This record gives sequence, C-alpha cells and structure tokens, in this order.
Amino acid sequence: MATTDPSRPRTVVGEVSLAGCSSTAERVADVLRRRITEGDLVPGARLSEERLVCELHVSRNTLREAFRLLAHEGLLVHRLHRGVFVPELDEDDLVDLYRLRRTLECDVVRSLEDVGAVRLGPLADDVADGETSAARGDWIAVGTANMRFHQHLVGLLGSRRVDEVTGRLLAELRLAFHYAASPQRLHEPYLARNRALLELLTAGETERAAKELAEYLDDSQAELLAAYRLRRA
Amino acid sequence: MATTDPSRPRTVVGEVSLAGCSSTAERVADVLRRRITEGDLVPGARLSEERLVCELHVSRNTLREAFRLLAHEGLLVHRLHRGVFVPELDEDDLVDLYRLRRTLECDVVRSLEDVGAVRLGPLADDVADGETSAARGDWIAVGTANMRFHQHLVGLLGSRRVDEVTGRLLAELRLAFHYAASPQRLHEPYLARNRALLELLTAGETERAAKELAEYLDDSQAELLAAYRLRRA
DNA sequence: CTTGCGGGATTGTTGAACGAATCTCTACGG
DNA sequence: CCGTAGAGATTCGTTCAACAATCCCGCAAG
Repeated sequence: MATTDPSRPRTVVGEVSLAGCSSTAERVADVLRRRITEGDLVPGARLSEERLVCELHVSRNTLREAFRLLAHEGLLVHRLHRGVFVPELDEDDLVDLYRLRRTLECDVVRSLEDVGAVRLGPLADDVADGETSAARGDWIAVGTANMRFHQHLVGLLGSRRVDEVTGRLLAELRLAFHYAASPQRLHEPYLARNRALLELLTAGETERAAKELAEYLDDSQAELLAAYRLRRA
Repeated sequence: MATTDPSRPRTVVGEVSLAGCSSTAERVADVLRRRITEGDLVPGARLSEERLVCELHVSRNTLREAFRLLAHEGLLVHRLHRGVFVPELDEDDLVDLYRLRRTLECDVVRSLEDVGAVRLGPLADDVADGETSAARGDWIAVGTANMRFHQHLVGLLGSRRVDEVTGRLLAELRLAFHYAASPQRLHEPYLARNRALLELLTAGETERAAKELAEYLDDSQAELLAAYRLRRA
C-alpha cells in the first residue's frame, strides 16, 4: 500500500475480529454471510466489487477471495465477467434441496442408536432457544434456532462431510425463506414438531422419529412452495 | 503486466485452452486437478505458490483462486499461513466417505422408477469403457471409468446438488486409491459388478439393485481399508 | 532433552494498472 | 414507432510488486 496512507485497513472489517486465527477474507465472508442470511442482501442482488471494497476497507483481491468462500457455500453465484449475485432459488431448486435434506436427515436419524442424553443436549438447547425467541416475537431468531436444531441433529452422526453438506444445504435453503411473506407462519408450526422429534429421540424411537421427520420435511416443503406460488400472483 | 514482457502468459497454461469461456483460474485448476487425480501429486504434498507461478505462468492471485476452486472440491486443503496440501485421508475419512456415498447412491437407485433405456446409455458406455481399458491393462483408466459410472448413476436422479456432492465425494475418494498397491486388484472385481448392476437397472429391479449396490460398496470399502492397513505394516 | 530465540522462507494482503467483456444509451435505418 | 448497431462507460479478469504477518528450522542456553 502507499506509504502515505494514514488509514489502517486491516482491522476494521465491520465489527470485531472474530475467533482468533481467521484470515481477512474469512472475516469479510462472515460479514457478507450475515447480510445475506439476515435478508440485508436479497436474492438476485448483485454485489459490486468496487462498492464493497470501499465499504469493508479491504482490497479487491481479498474481497474476491471472500466471494469464492461464499460461492462455495452456495450463498453467492459467480457469473463470468458479470460479477457475483445472491442466488435466486426457483421451485425446482426448492424441491432439489428438500430432497437431499430428506435423504440425509432421515438417514442420520434412522442409523442412530442409543443416543445418550448428553449428546441430545445441544438439540434441547436449540428447541428452548426457538421457544423463547418465539415468545419475544423474534421470528428470524426462531428460524436461526431451527437451522441449528437440524444442524445439530445431523451432527449426531459424527460425520464431517455430512455436516458440511448439511451446512451448505441449510444456508442455501435459508435464502428461500425470504420469499415467505410471514416468517411467523413459516416457522411457528415447527417449534412443537422439533420438541416432539426431540422426545422421540430421547425415547430412542429412531424409526418413528425418522417417519415423523420425513412428514415434517414434506410439510415444510409444501409450505414454502405455497409461499412461492402466492408470491408469483 | 510490464509492457516490455515479450511472453504471452495468457494462453500457455499447460496445454490447450479448454472449452470456450473458462477463466484462467479454472484452466489452472484443471491442470492441477489432473496432476492430483493421476497421482502426480501425492497425498501430503505441499503445493508451493512460487514454484507453480513459474511453472504455469500465471500470477499468484490467479493461482490462489485455482487453489480455492480445488479446495472446494476437496482435492486440496488450505492451512492458514502454511499453504495448500493434497489431503491425506485416514481410515476414518474413508469410512466417512463411504458412508455418505452409500446413503446417496442407494437412495438414488431406490427412488428410480421406469428408467428408460436411453437414460442408461451413458452407464452402458462407462461399463464398456472400463472393460476395454482393462483389456489394455490401463487400470487408471478403469478407475476413471468406474468413477464416471457412479457419477452417471447418481445423475439419473437429475438433482444438481446431489450430482455436485457426489462429484466432490468421488474426487476425494480417488485420493485414497493411491494408497492401494495394486490398481488392478482394486478395480478389477467391479467391472463385472458394474455390469450386473446395469442389468438390474435395465430390468427395472431397483430394490435388488440397491441391495447389490450396498454390498458392493461395503466390499469396496473393506478392500480399501485392507490396503491401508497393509501399507502401515 | 527441552526451551527460547533469531533469521530465512512462505503466505497474507494491499494498491495500482491494463486488457477484455458486458452493459447502457444514443442514433440510425427499416 | 420499433428494433438494432455502434460508441462509450462500467465492471470484471489478471498481472505485478511491495510489505506485513506468520511459520519453520537451526542453534544456543538452561
């Protein structure tokens, strides 16, 4: 950089410097990830390099590296010579995502055996978080808790790769939530169902849990599809 | 670039410029991908930025972009301030990969219905390719044909995301093949089993095909694990 | 043998520059 | 009036050179 530059571009990405040893690109990606999942950047929006360089005080190269990171997660798409965009999911994408999700989650639940209460701890926390957030009326937080519930559910399997795929899948799915007019209508029904699922798991009834989960996901998919169709009219 | 530079760094990445409109980074990634899957770069090897910049005649930034691409595919791992490496898979990774693979592939097969003969065309081609390669004694090509067979098998579902995950999974799995002492011993048994699988699918016997596939993958996993243990002694 | 401390090597990040592709807006012709 | 071709502006793709931050290796001291 020019020796006369008085600013310190290094440590001012958004807010705090997150957990210890992350690169600048990762921190930039964190900022953008939040903006996307929280709806600040809506599907279809283009992310201008120039503008974000100014805004986040990082170099173009670093920003582009962050773009790659997020593209990898499915939260951005890269179009050659055109820039990066927040992806727009159509109904086929939704069906595709839910199909993979059903396969993975149900398989995880089915192959679970004697899950100790300890390992279900995080799940119980997520359920509780969802309920308190709902009481506060913070439906975005309810959505977050729900995502975490499912991530932890899959995590019970202890497979790094399944966790990764699920993470990406849920992040992408979250984009679709922005098409729903009412977050409450979208998330509320699943508070009780998550709790029910948790109880089935606690009781060790994996087969029933898997079936319940399959129906759960079918309903969720139908709900979202309905929201899509409503929006198009 | 400096205006006095007489070389044309743009079009000399390895060999030909591949399919029409790919970025330089993608072409670099193609070159490196081949080197990795063909065993030119063995697991554990570090890829020096400086050396590859000289070798491939691209800038560091572009090379780093290629690294990200391959890291995304699981063919490279990035360690902060340490560089990128060809990942070393241990036995747990193998089990993990096969677990996901079994889940996905079996689920695909099970949910297949009235697969037209047309759609099985690519699969038949892959089986034939494998057999002719085997006759030639080219066991690396047999491995490639086998990977393609499974990729095409999964492709029957028509799910973009399942295809993607499978692609990454198979690429990573291929790294493990380098641990096997004899490629022939590794791949030969599956020539016949692929053909058998294809016939079951042609006959529409999806349930039997799924069961056969599950056993198939179990055997394959056991074989690879045995090779691993052998190597450690 | 372990611990602590350089010094060298490599990665991380920056800023500026230029070629190439896309987009936009105007002007022209049907 | 509409559609299209072209020029200009915008933005991306890639390169380069420099500096900062971090890691690795060898060596000395305890």
